[in-house]
Amino acid sequence: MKVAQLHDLALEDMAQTLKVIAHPVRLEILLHLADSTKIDVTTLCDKLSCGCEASMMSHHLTKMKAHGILTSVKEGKQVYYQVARKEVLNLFQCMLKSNS
Amino acid sequence: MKVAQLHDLALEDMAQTLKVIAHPVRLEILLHLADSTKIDVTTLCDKLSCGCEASMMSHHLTKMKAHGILTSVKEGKQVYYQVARKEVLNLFQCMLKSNS
DNA sequence: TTAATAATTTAACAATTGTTCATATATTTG
DNA sequence: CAAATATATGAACAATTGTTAAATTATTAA
Repeated sequence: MKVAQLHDLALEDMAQTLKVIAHPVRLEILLHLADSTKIDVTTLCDKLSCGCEASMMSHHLTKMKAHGILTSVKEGKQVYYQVARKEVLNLFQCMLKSNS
Repeated sequence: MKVAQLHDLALEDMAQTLKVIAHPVRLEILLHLADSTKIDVTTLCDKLSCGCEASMMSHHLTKMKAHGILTSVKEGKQVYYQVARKEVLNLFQCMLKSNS
């Protein structure tokens, strides 16, 4: 695909999405969601190395959901999150230097 | 490539790079630099649709250079910029929904 | 129905980014 | 050298993001 074809991309939208993703904790969340189909808030807090508490975690998840990056389903007491826009997972591959 | 292999990525660094790139004008700069090998500040101001003046453009370019995304060469009065980390250009492809 | 657990929300404040404008530094040209 | 051009820098302020802690809602279990 030619880069020239991309000039019509809504750069504002793309910037906004990238801005939401551009946070170490949110990147780690995405990495975990890439592995597991869905995951609840408490489990995420336990598994991530960031030492995030539920409140903070919820803020991050809510923000990504608000931007259409994640979706969530409530099952009983827990809310399970998963990746809505799978293409954002490509970021991890394409940010690698070896991929250039 | 498995996502699991990526857990060792320096998420802080990746977040920082993405944060620098996550701006509509800087994305447009990168798109133009993807097409042309190198380009000077004034020409960029003329070509971009953002109506950016030289001072603002210089701020953007300086920031991206400071983060190793761009490099620059001075030739006479002008300073020519080009993309140092070509892998960041992959962002445009991998952010497309069709690529998911 | 009270207590415990899971998650969200809100409000306050801190920290970072973005923008503007004025000024400074090269570099070339008359 | 003085003027013109190209770019960079710095300081001030606005705007956005990030973080924390307390309060709130929903659900399950005792």
